[in-house]
Amino acid sequence: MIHRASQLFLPTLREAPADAEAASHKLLVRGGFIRQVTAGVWSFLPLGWRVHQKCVQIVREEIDAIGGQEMLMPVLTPIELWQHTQRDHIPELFRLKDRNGRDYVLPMTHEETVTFHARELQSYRQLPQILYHFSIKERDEPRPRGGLLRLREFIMKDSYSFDRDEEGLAKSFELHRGAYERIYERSGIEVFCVEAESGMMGGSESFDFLAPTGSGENTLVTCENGDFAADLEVARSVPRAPRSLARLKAPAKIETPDIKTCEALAESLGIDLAATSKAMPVTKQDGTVVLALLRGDDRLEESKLVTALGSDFRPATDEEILAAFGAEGGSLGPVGFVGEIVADETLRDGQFVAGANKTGFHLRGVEAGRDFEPRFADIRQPKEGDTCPHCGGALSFQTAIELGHIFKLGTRYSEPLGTRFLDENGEERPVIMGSYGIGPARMMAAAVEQHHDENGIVWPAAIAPYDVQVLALAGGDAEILALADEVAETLSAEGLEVLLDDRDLRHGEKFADADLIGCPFRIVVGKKSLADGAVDLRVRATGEDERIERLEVAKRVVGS
RNA sequence: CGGGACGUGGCGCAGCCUGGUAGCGCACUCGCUUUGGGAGCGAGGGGCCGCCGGUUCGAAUCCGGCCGUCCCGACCA
Repeated sequence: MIHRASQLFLPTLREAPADAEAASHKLLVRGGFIRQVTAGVWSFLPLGWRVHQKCVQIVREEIDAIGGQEMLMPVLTPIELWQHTQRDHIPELFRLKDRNGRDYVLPMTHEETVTFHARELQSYRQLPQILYHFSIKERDEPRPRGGLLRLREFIMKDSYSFDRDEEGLAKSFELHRGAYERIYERSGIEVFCVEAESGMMGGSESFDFLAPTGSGENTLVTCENGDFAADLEVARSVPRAPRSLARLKAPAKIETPDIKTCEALAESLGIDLAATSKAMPVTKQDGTVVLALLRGDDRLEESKLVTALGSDFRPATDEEILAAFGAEGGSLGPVGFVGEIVADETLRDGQFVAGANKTGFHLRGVEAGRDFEPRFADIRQPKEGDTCPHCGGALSFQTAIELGHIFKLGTRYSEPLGTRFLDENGEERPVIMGSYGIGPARMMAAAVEQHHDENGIVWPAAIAPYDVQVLALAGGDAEILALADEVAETLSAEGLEVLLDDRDLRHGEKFADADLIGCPFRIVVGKKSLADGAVDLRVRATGEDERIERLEVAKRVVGS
């Protein structure tokens, strides 16, 4: 297959748009792969669509290989389905009405629709099943950004497994996990499979596939010894030990006027910041005020607290704080507080300084279990300097993109939508489901983030828009043009996809575009090598040049 | 939703402070020269200056409102 650059819609740019930050954003726009239509909504130009479709095909092959059955479900969806699962009020959900005033949603994922169809699975004999499709998802994200990194409209492969029991679900889940590992492996993208939060999907267990990148929205925590990887939001880690204080038999009140922060407290007392405590009063959805208690040098990990509380929460207001503690922020503590206290595990042992619940006073020698009764939970955010919970190795923190997410849903959707089957005993039971998402556009973005240099993209071979670019440095010379054509034909005959740059441009521009577009191989046909019937082959990734007899070059490319 | 910035030809920007009817680089078209890493000369084409309103003889420029886009945060698969 040969495409001639002179006839393609291939608008490359010398400069990146001013608002682009991420490398993938800049390079995909400059290379003529994508263009923005409005915030978070992008078109794939022909070159970008080729890459996208290669990602899609890899995903398709791997999901087919685990028994997935491809189908297609619509974007336009009656809101009733979402009302059944009570997801109709998610803020990110796009809604619209038809001319008769009937309500619809544009789905952000297709659990409702697929579960609706799965009502036709009525017997255990028909299970298990894996159904999937590639379709457009719509999410009214508050802040789309970074080109393809975070979109409001995007194509996702979402598959759904239907099993009769948890054991079956575990199998379907493992099949997907394996398929995902192979997808990223084939695509040349480095990912870490980590435990994740289930968020708005509901369900019991989920894994994220995080690709470390220069830009992104997640933070990947990994151990130097390779035995631990997690998303920051759920990562456990071991903080350094505090320099402990002399033990007191009972809390001792000390006057601390004008001290509002743990840092100021530690400094004025001349003690370790880690020997202080941070009181964070929060209000749950039902209106109760709960005290979250952390070590003074730690930050609260909100998603962990949500899990611990089993409820969303917001910071308590000043009025709520005064009513619940009888003191102002800055002097709050667990001792004497009547209400639920969730203390971080770091406060289980030893003594620390805490607010006295009297404005301008703190208590020394506060001890959990003796002076107050908390519920312990891991609610701190890991930080630089913490160590691995498995081996004590050093942890590193990297920006990452979430490339895929797999969930055990259980009966979260089958129950409300009435998707049940009969087992051998004639008993009716809800189908046990899993859902598994992966975004080809994010695969593209991650691949670019991980594989580029100052001149442009260095596509992994499996998802490059073309296998090889042939540059005809003709300058109007018909002989060279014809020769480039012939070279392209021999490559094509070997089954390679060829981009023939036959445009009447400066040589420098062709080189620059070739580097930018980033196909694995570049073959230059020009005067320099014409005399001896050779061409110049360059490997994009290494920059290695090689002069090769022109009839041999196809074999050389295929062979590597 | 909070904070900040920006909106002038396809892209990148200047002009705005101090009002007088729009300019630069790249790209594009034509001609000649040139050609292994973004050429040179010459001649051209292309702009509702985000939108609406106000001030003024006159608004890209001043004032008000709105919209859009980006960044940081909040939020979020």
